[in-house]
Amino acid sequence: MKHKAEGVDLETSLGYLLKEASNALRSAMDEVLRPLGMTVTHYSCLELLAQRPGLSNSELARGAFVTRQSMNVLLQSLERDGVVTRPAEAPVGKALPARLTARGRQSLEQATAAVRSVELRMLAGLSDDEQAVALRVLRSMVRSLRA
Amino acid sequence: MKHKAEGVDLETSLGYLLKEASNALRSAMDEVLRPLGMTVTHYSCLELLAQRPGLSNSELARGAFVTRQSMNVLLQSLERDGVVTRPAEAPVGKALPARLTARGRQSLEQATAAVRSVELRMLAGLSDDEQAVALRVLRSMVRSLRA
DNA sequence: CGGTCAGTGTCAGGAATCTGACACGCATCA
DNA sequence: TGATGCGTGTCAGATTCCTGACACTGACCG
Repeated sequence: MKHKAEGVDLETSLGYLLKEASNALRSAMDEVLRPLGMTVTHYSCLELLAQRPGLSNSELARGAFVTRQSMNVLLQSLERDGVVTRPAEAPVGKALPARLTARGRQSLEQATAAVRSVELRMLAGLSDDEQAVALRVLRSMVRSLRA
Repeated sequence: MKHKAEGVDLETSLGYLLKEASNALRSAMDEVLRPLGMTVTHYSCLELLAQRPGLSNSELARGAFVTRQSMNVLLQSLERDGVVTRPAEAPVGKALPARLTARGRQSLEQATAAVRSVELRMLAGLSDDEQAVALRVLRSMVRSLRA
């Protein structure tokens, strides 16, 4: 179909652009993670566990922006594949603290390299100043929206 | 569970923050659109049609970041509700140009008001300068990621 | 002590979305 | 003319993800 009537004011909307950028990032990450047999949520889970060992299923779910139920099925498969470990019984309450195995850390290493290349491409052509402003603006948006 | 070990470097990652902001925006929009019986995709479709009348199903799908199949089921329900119209036969090729009805414009008007309040809240506390930089940065990111 | 509340893990069930595939129309070019 | 490529609408199947609900634990407070 023909290209026509481009951009009335959608390209001027921060909201729309936010969605567009987020979508482009997700697509790009999916693309580089697929050869590794990973999804974005999959990778997010591993990255979260690497940075904060002992996170519970619910906490991982919030961090990866999915429901506890979805994260749970993911964790079960990760546990089955020997990538993460959870104790059989909760040390306190009902929360089961998850941890990466050696194999998990290795798996994450590959994924991190792939994702880093995407992030570098995304930030290409942006000055440190611009990145800093973008960081501040995004943080402010999140805070304001949650209010 | 207890609050602990906050922010190793997730909060410093533009990628994660992008996802977080996009998610917060979507949640906030969902919340104000639900009383109107609308979803975000629903609203996006109407907004797209208002700004660019005659868009085809596939074009709407790309604009709303869903598949043609998903957009088609939405369009069918919108057509059934008398919110949009499509000709019975394609004037050219196979693409059916969709248009808002009077009722559709009225429906959109309510939604726009609701969404505008969210966008205002999101941008609260941000200078025009910061918004301009954010706009430029996001555009650059999208362009780089698509390359 | 007894009550409520918040947070968690888990079990179905269902809704939304995507993947895969096919036929058709138009444009381009040999 | 015919052939290839691209975009589109549409059908069916499968997957993913979420909504709703239940039981349990620990913390707080009357």
